[in-house]
Amino acid sequence: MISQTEENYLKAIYKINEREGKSANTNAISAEMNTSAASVTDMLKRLSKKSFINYEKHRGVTLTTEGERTATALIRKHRIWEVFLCDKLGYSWDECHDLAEQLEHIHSADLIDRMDKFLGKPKFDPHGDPIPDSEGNFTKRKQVLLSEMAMNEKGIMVGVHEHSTAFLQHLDRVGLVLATKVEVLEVFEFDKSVKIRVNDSIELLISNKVSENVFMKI
Amino acid sequence: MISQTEENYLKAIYKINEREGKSANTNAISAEMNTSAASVTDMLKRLSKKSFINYEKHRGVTLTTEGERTATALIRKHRIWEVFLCDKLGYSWDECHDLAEQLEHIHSADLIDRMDKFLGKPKFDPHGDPIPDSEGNFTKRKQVLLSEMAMNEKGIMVGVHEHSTAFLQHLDRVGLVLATKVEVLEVFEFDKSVKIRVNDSIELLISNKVSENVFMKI
DNA sequence: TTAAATTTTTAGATTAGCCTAAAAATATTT
DNA sequence: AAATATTTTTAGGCTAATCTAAAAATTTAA
Repeated sequence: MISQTEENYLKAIYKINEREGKSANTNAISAEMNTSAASVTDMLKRLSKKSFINYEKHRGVTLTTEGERTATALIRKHRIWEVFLCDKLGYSWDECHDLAEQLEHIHSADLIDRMDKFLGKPKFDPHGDPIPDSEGNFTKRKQVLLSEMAMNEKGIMVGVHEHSTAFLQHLDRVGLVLATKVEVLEVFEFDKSVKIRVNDSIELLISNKVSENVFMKI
Repeated sequence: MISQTEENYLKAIYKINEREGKSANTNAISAEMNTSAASVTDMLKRLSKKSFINYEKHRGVTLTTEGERTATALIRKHRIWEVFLCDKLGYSWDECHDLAEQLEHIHSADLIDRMDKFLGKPKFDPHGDPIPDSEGNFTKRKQVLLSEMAMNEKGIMVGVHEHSTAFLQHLDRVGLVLATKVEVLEVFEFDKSVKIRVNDSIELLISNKVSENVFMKI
């Protein structure tokens, strides 16, 4: 049986592999997990012995097929629970994450398949992130960053890159949430800010820090 | 922060206190938890230091106010999750227990209050056991055992005493489930078996082993 | 009211997961 | 190519939760 801690390490390694596009090194994992590098080394040995990761001293690690299967199953669980918390219990997209961090560790593939069905087999979570199916396949998002859109281009807000509570609450406040209709009115070269029209009504000036963390379907 | 293990010990002590009507002794706890008596002693010291139990060597233990508050909160969570699993996800009453054992350890009072509301604030779980409110108050069941009912008495099946999978599946098979209408037709002194009519139609002969584990509202 | 049986606790180990400090390996500069 | 800096691992320790075996306390029985 895999422990919650082991599961969290696998998720961290998966995330780093994704983000950096290469094997995860000890320090990156210790930063992600908020543990010491020494603890990470201990855990890497354990995960390697259990065949979840490919590990050689000083080389950084990647997930084995089994490790990746486990990590994507966790992501599936996390995102399905997030949909439940938001759609059924009325949590906001910044509140649901921490609870999903707990709920993703409930051990039952059947439970999550029933939840999936109960929720209408959603393809994306409340942040617009894709939910892998039970085989671990993601629906690939065809999307661009808001910062990459040209003048007069139109699109729908489908997700965020940055997931911090502060950022999500900021988006809520300015009125830029999932499924919002956006038209780019002007791009200011000076500070890379963009003027947009939201849902065919309000005009907003969006900073580059925000626009490069918002995914749009065009 | 209380650990899952500590929570499980508190539940075990609560259950024994209830069942025996007196302080729980070491062996009873070790039987309930499937651990050695030595482990129990270790844990009793820990729980005592954290003020969850009243403990003196060789004396058996009872819960403090705080311990009882924690135990009833766990029971509340367990039973609310069971209602969700059965009502919303279609689990049967013998399947929902093990999953609820995991789910009851999710730390969030707010989550469980929202679940409660989402489920329509149920007063009883799928086994007919009362769900304590957020202050820990149970709706008392006014009920008798089927084995205590007299000839020609009528009632509604409201719960079970024994909770084993085997017993619950047996009840399912014979067609004696929650909310079933029951009329006692005859009581046989010889083996204490009872003949009953179920939902005004089928007649069944019920053994004493079964009838003394089924609660009826009369 | 002792002796025997039972219950409970102590003693001493083990494993998972964590730590700090120091050593070793690898990478980067000069 | 050395010297320096960074990264990673080892060494040694800690706590929670478990165990077995033995000792101590309590209860039951003769």
